[in-house]
Amino acid sequence: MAVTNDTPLDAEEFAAYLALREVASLLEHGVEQQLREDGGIGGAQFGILAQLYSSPTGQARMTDLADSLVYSRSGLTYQAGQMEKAGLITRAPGENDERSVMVELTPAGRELLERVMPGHLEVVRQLFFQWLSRDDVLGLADLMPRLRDHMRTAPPRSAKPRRPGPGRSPR
Amino acid sequence: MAVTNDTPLDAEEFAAYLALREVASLLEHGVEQQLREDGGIGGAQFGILAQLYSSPTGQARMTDLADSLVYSRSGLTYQAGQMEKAGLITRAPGENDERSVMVELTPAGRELLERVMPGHLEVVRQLFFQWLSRDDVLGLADLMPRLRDHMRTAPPRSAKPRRPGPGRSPR
DNA sequence: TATTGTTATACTCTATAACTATA
DNA sequence: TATAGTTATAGAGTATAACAATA
Repeated sequence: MAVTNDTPLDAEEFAAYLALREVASLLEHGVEQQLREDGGIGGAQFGILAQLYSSPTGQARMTDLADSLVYSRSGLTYQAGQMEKAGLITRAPGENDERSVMVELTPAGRELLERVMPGHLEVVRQLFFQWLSRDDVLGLADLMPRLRDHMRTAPPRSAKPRRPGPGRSPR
Repeated sequence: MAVTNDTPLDAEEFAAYLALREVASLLEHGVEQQLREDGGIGGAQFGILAQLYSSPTGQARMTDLADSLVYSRSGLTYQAGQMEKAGLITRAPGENDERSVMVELTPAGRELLERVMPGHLEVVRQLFFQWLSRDDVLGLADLMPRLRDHMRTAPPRSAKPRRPGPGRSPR
């Protein structure tokens, strides 16, 4: 397991990483603003809506949503509570497993997503894809899902290098 | 130039976008955790430290920091306050312009960044670059900075299409 | 007047820990 | 015992608007 510290990022990689941070930040800001203005929701709720929408049944389990959206369960409960109050989703106990809660998209929720989506795509396109060549897009479309799968699989946070003990008495 | 709504994202682009969202989220979480554990700082303060560190003088103006980090000025003031309290930076009025405030990295701040950086790079590598081919990295290194520059230049939020009214009768 | 930065404030979000209920 | 979810809570972070000072 060569999960050691022997190959640090080179300057090129680091520059790419910093630029990625900035791009992600800019994109997130733009998107957040559009969602807020056009639909009165934030990125978290948008993610939930999109997740449910893309499900054949329009349903999903709380825990699965939390996992796929990188949320704590309590955090998801909070958002789900807001969304239920707003009439965007319903929550009902699972049929097979009484412990679980199935979240379901309401017509209003579906409608909201459909109403917000055009502007959302527009922003993403203007802010992001507008600047990409066809090849860029193909590259991303190939890379990102692959990358996501890897990251999902990777050890969440094991082997945490305590400190690459170079200097022994820091300070 | 055709900043209209005539070319929505296709399925491929949208999938890439969703995956990008997820990747960014996973990466952010991992990074945030490492920074918090190893340095007691969050991504925002890390960004500030990195920005100052990469400056030849170790200094920067408040507003410039806020802009480059996509923050409101009050938000930056808050972070700067925390960091000053922690001894990571100092704030002093600008020499040329008395209105401005120059933020400067202290030795402790520099030391913190240097202490945190190895683990940070390690996480980024394990979480992200580990899965990329050499070509992937080159592609990103080429694309991301370019993309960032475009996004910085793009109209911050003008021409906000009230709703895809491409026709001449916007309702 | 315009710009820079801070303050006051209010609010959103998020996570941790304790708890309930089901498997 | 292990899993699913909620609740209580507490804290970090963020933005808006009003304000003070300088250009």
